[in-house]
Amino acid sequence: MGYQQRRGDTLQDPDRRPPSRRIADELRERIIRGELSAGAKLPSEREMAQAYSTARNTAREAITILRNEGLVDVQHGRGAFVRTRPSLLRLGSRYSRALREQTGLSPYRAEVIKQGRTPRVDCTSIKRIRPSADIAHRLGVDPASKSVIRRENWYFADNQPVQVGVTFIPWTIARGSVLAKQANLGPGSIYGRFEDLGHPIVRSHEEISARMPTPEETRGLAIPPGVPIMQVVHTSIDQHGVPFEVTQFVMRADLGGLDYTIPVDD
Amino acid sequence: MGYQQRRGDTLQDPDRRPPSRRIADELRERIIRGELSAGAKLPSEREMAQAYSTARNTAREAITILRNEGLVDVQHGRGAFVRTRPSLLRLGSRYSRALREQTGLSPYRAEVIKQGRTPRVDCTSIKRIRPSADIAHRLGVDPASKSVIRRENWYFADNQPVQVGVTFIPWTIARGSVLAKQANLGPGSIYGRFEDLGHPIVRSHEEISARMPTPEETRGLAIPPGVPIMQVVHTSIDQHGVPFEVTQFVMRADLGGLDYTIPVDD
DNA sequence: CAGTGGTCTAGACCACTCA
DNA sequence: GAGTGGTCTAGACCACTGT
Repeated sequence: MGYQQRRGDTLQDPDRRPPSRRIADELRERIIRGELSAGAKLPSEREMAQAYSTARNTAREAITILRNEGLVDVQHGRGAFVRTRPSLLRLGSRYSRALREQTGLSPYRAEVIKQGRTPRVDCTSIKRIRPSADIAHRLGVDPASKSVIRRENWYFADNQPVQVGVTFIPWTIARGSVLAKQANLGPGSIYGRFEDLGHPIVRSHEEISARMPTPEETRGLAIPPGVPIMQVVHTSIDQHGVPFEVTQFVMRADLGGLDYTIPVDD
Repeated sequence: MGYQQRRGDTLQDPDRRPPSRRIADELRERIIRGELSAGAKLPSEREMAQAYSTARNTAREAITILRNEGLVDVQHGRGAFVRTRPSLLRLGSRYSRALREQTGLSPYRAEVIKQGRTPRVDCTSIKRIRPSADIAHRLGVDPASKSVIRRENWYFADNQPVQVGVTFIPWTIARGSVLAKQANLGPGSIYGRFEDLGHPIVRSHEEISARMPTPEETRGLAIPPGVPIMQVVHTSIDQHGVPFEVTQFVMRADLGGLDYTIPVDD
């Protein structure tokens, strides 16, 4: 058979939306109104096709639209469900020594525990590498030699991956210290060690952006469709204005957000 | 005809990817390698279908995948093109009086001009309203009466909409001032006026998150598929620790990002 | 006008989930 | 095994862009 029949409307406001959009719009409306609440199961594709007198593919297209908006979560063999919004982990630039000594916990751990979940941080790799031009520039090191240590950390909440952080440290600073070798950095975490080495963090610079994940990120962080990632490039600066560490974070935007409190000078 | 023929592979590593994914992966590879550079036109759907011996819908599905990743830009009647990454506007928390008086420009205008583009900011609406529970809580005002002024601002670069900001100000502060009435706030912009009213900004709190846009945001900001938005809830705090203004920003993540420099106290 | 994407149809088989 | 989503086919007409 041919194309869809136009909706019979010779009046002022013909519904110009194609059926797939119309179905998506109606479902979205019902989700936002709460008629379909979080976790609720949508009608199956075949049911919806029947209900709207369309082909299954058309109903399916409608669901795809909502999926790409991050509104529904489709599970193979089970159905499509209204996505539950987990409360966001509020992370941010929290590097003060007071905080380190007070809680004995990293800001990440503290935040996850606050939400009644179980934190885990895995250091999966420590290598000495040749830095990218960008990293070399940020740290003021030689881009042509193995001038930095690269540490990769994965952050979990209840065993669910939330973010990855890749830290770059000039070899001249890390050489001989635990930073260059050990996964476990001891009390006060990494900033405690930098302080031991004569580089207390006195200023933090953060560049934040958001985009859709690459396929690698989608796999690694188990990111569902319709969920973007936030990317933070963090630079730590010491008392002499010297950048001594750069970390690139990639986090699932549906699980976390960032919080900053910034003093405003004259 | 029936289902796709499996790729003839009785060896160890059969390619388990469905054709649409495989085509998408190959195109993505070519884009990342630079073989298809920014702005380049992809083969048409019909050409790709022919080249891969699939139905047109299958080739189309592959393009849709890349589109949802934000990698390609599809134009009706013209073709699909590798998306150009415009340089990001780096915005952030820049509220110092010095900056206000130095340039005479708002941080937004300064940043857009720096990129050789033409800024425009339109104040499209000023109303006295009853605040949402969230806003009322943040400002410490009555959620049951018209206790706040709401100002809506649209930010453009070369007439392209980049972000929207909705500002809420307690009526008790805005009453009688230009804040409650006028679009144009004069030199030093809005923070100059708050200072005139006895509320210099001494601290800024920002909560940042990212998500896919709602259909309204997609329309209003002309956001292409596969592009998320960043949302910032900004709170200004005065010398007495009193929050005197909340602004909710929504910005296209492909056009802008955020930059923060944060001092770290002991 | 030809060419491109946008959308739909009707039917098919595969892969996963759950009782 | 019944039901659900995942994917594909072959063909169709619509709507937009260009020459």
